[in-house]
Amino acid sequence: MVTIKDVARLAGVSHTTVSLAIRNSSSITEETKQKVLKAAKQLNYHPNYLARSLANGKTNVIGIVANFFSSNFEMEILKGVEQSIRADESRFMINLFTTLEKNDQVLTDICMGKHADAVILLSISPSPEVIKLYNENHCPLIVIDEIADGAIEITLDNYHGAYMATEHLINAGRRNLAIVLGDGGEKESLGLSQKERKAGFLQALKDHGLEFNPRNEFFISDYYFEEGQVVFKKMQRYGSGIDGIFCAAGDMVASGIMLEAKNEHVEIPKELSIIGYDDSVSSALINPPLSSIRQPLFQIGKNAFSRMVRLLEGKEEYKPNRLVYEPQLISRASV
Amino acid sequence: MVTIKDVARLAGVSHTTVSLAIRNSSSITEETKQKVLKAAKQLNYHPNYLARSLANGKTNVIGIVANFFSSNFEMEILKGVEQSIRADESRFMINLFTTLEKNDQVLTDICMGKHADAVILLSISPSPEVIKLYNENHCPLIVIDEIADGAIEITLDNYHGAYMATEHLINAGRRNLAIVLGDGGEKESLGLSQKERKAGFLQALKDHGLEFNPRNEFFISDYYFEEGQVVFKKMQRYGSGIDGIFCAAGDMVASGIMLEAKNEHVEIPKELSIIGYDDSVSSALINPPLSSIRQPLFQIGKNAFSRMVRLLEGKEEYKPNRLVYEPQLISRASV
DNA sequence: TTTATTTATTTTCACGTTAAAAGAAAATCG
DNA sequence: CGATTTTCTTTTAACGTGAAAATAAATAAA
Repeated sequence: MVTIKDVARLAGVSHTTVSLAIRNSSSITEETKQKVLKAAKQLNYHPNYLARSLANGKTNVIGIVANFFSSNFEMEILKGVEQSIRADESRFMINLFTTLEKNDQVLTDICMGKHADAVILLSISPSPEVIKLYNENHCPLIVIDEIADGAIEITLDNYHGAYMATEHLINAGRRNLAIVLGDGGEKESLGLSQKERKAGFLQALKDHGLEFNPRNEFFISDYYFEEGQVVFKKMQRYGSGIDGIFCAAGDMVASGIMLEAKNEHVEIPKELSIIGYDDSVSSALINPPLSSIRQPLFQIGKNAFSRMVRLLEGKEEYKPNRLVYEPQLISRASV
Repeated sequence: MVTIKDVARLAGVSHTTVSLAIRNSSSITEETKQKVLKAAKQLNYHPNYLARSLANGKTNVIGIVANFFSSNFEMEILKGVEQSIRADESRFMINLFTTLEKNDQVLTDICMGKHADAVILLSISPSPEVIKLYNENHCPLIVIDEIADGAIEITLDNYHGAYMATEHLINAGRRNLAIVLGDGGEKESLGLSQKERKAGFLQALKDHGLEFNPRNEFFISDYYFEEGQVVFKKMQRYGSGIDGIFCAAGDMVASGIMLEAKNEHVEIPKELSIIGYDDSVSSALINPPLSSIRQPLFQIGKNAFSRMVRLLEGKEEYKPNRLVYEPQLISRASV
């Protein structure tokens, strides 16, 4: 292991001079700098990230925390972040953390354990204690798709999205609507966005003078295609006269429902209308094309990252605020 | 910032005792351990990851390195890795690195700069010097989808996959085949997998006594849907009598081609057959369903991670070898 | 010139932890 | 009961860097 001291010895200077030269400090002669860089190259020296971060208190890591990185939602945001890094040739690195349902513990550890300089949360709601901790430690916290008083919130108007989706079904003449919600594995304990979607759904029904039959509420735990197939079977067995489905759990699940419907010779949209959420790339291509609610996830990922960088570089002042992105109804043949 | 010494003071022991207690060492009385843990909890102590790693030489980080994290390929592998972490409740963390086309520099830095204990490379070929460096530093290196003598290689039989795909088109009576390749942005400098797919394609043509018209070779730089649309336009302008397309660049691009074909009223598969690569979830759902070559990417991600963990925990000995996964032809209506 | 100022470099120390060696206390043995 | 081993705890020394203070050298000002 070659250290800064080895370079110093070879170049005939002190280790601090090497440190300064490597970091391209202006308080060093061009001549010595070249001498140092030459020695560093000769020894194939690379600064030890751990030692450096320990000494100067900065990790150059942005943590991204989620319950899982499996669905379109996380992946699109991740893509946006990653694209931003590449575009900027950013020095910041990405660290992925999954919480395993121990949100507060993981979040506290990231901050106090010096795992990251800043954290982006995906669909995770930090406790007030955690938010306080982050503020005290000047660790910027951006919370996407959840409530977090005292942090920077980037939310999506799920209520409105769901309302639009439901209205879309109603306008197509559907009266017996079902809703499919994702509870992230914890039996019927919904995340904020799913709750809001349900609220928007119910409100739209009410505003149009329609009743909701509780038998027509279904849950899935993983946001996979296969779950949709399972749900459709459940609908046939336990549901009641369903003629329209709002799949708040997303397009992937909706696609699964559609495939199973096709297998069972239920015609879409003739007998059954369906609308998803998230507008996956594939939704425009499937047969029939799936109506959906589009959310600017890629954009949100890009923004969250570049904003984080500005905060860390002091170009933007950290203060809690909320940015709401509006979803957009994409009407296609499935309704 | 509360440190191990603060805990020591409160518990009335030395800082080393705290360290041992926190790490659940057996050489410590249950009584002192409880005393220490109580003090730690009271102060909300969390070990500093940087200091710990610097002192013991382990980062508990597995680096995943790619040119970009945008296409289905990286995302599926990432999902597999992430699922593995969750399933094991693993202490290992994931760090994502993009190379910005400076592969060797980034890889050297990850290893020598102590960014990670082990590295998984996606479609990146490390130089012999880098491989030597990793071996010398006992940093396990798993290379997926590329050649790397001296490292652990997990490869996909792209040659065979392409051969099957091409034969599939030929068996459907197609004679004037086109190929669409992804060059990752560097003009016409293909990665290994794309090269192999091209080789398999050409060999299949040859074995069936067919000629390949070089005008029917097309390139895309990003593996996006939109690129497919662009490529289809190019085909119409510059291509020559194409009746079948092997889209080695993957299903997303193939889907783009299909949409544009539909817009231009070219009927698939009547006038034009097409087969993709990677078998995205959506491929079964689009209209017409897209033939494709399925690769066990999720599985590969899971395996790469769990193998890495075994290597790091000394449960498996590190020795260079190669594991080849066989692709599978998924025949659908697009051909 | 002499002093003050700026520039370039070095010395010393701190970052928070683990490892290794040393020490003290308790338990075991002959 | 003294000697030896075992168990538990502490002291000391890294790990490799950056920050701050101190020094030396060069330049400018008086």
